[in-house]
This record gives sequence, C-alpha cells and structure tokens, in this order.
Amino acid sequence: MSEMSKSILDQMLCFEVYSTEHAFSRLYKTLLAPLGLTYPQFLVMILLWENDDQTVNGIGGQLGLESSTLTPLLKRMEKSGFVRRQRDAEDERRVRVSLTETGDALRHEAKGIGTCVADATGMPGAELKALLLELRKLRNGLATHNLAAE
Amino acid sequence: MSEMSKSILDQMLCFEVYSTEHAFSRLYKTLLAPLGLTYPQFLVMILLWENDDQTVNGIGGQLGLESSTLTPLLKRMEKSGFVRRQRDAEDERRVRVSLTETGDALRHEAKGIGTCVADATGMPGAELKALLLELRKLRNGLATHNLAAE
DNA sequence: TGCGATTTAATCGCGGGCGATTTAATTTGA
DNA sequence: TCAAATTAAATCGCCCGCGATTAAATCGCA
Repeated sequence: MSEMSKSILDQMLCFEVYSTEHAFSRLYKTLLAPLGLTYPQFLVMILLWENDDQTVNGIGGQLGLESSTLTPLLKRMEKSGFVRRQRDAEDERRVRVSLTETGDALRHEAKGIGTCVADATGMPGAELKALLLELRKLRNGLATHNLAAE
Repeated sequence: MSEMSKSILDQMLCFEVYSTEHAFSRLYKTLLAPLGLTYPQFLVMILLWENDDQTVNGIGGQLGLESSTLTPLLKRMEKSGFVRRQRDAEDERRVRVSLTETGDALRHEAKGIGTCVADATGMPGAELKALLLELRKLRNGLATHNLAAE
C-alpha cells in the first residue's frame, strides 16, 4: 500500500477514526453502566474531578461540544444527582456546574476504569502515548481548518 | 509526561479519539452538505461505490452498525434517491441495498472530498498512513475485548 | 414432515450531537 | 446614558447509535 492516493488514505483514516471511537464508546458503556454514567457524561465528570465548578461553555470548550448538546446532558446528570447547576451570581448569563457529594465520591468507583480500558487495547503504554500525540496533531490540524472555514 | 500512569493515559487517549472523531465529523458535514449526504451516509456510499448491491447486515458488519441504526438511515437515503431497498428473492429475510443512477453518479461529485480532507489534516501522507495502522491495531484490540465480554 | 432454533430486518425508547434560533444578561461606545 | 452589539444558555428539529424486543423467513434435525 505504498502508492496509495491521498484521497483513498483519507477515506480509510476517517473510517478508522469513526469505528475506533465507536469501539471505545461501546467498551466504556459496559464499564460505566454500573456507575450510572454514559460515556460523554463520564468525560464531563473527569473534567469536574480535575477542576470543580465550571461553566457550560468552559466544559464545552474542552470537549468540543455545543450548549445545545451540553444543556440536556447536564440536566440528566443533575437528575442523576451527580452535579448541581446554578446561575453565576457575578454574571447571570453563566451557569456554573459543580459536583455534588455523590458526584465527587464517584471518583473512587471510577478508579479502575482507566487501567481496564488501557489493558483492553492490548497495546503497550509507550505505543499508546505515541498514538495519543499523533491524534492530537491530527485533531489540531482539523480544528484549525474548521476554524479557518468560518 | 514519561511517568504517566496507564489509567491517565487511557483517559487522555479516549478523549483524543472522541474529539478527533467529532472534528472529522464536523469537517465532513460541511463538505458533504452540498451533496445532500451526512457523514455516516457517505460511509455507506463508499461501500456501495466499491461494491454495489449489499445486504443491511453486510453494510453493518463493515461499519460496525446495528440494523436499528442502519434501517432508518437507509430509508432516509432511499428517500433522498441515492439507493434502492428491496427484499432478496432468494431469502426474504434479507434486504438488498443498491445504488440508483443518481447515487452512482454522485461518485464523481465526491471525488475531491478525500484529498480535501487529507489536506485539511496538515499532515504528510506517510504520517497519516502510520497513524491509520496504529488506529487499526487499537480498534482490533478493543473489538477483541468487546467480543470476549459476550 | 414439522417444529424449535436461528437469522435478518424492523421497531421503540432513550441518550447523544449539531445548526439555527431565541431569550436574557452584559458590554460597548456614540 | 442608553441603544446596539455581543455573549451565554436554552430550545427546537433533525440525524445518528444502541439495547431490547418483535416479526417473519429460513434452517436443522428428530
């Protein structure tokens, strides 16, 4: 596959990214179901565990999600009892999202998940790390292009 | 970042895959909108352009999608006039999906898209190819694990 | 032969995901 | 000062994605 055209390469790459994401999603679904979290909800939790009390846009910026996606998602998380949503007193346009006791405690139950997934990949840490960096490069390239188009 | 734990690595990797997929999806959306296709619909078209007249399960197997996802998607594609859906006379359980004239002709209009995306990545072909192989490895690892869990 | 098991799509309900639009709060600047 | 521009979330309609279930056709085997 050395004389492959760029466009065929792209076709295969977009397919790989597409199906790898689905594979991750499926794996996480089974691991997260006992905790009562979905995969995107888990990503939000990771951000909040790292840095509690963030705005909707703040979270959206890090995950690349619009408020039209996040608002209903956060409402479901609120209903599940993991987060609180309250208007910022300083700036009433903003909604601040923060962990409840339950949400904070969930951190410990989620402890083993990462290692479990890393093992499921069947790839050594060094290789995963290299892949991570390549993906970041790719994403930055695409993001730059998406921005330029506006 | 050399003494990173496997679970942190996993967190970052799943995030990268997640957001890279979204970045691809957004880019394709803008490119495909003029053709009247969505990104998953485009993936189906690629399969049919390569190999016309496939069953729902055949397509689903290649894309990793369930009939519960494909049936409505294919119905929308049929309504758009790109494919035909008809019961297989040999085996009435099967539904065969085939290109219409319009769908086949669309192949030419989609010509430039691959190159366009490959350019948008801002990465040289060799690097993309290497990334492709790494992703395939990762996906196969995850898929194997998902199967083993059943 | 005929009946239970299997296979194939379709359906349903729910949770994402986004573009376009709306509403409300804040900022800007004439 | 105060009206226009901007910003933050929310809402709406549509498309995807899956698990669970269903309906129908086929297969397999006693």
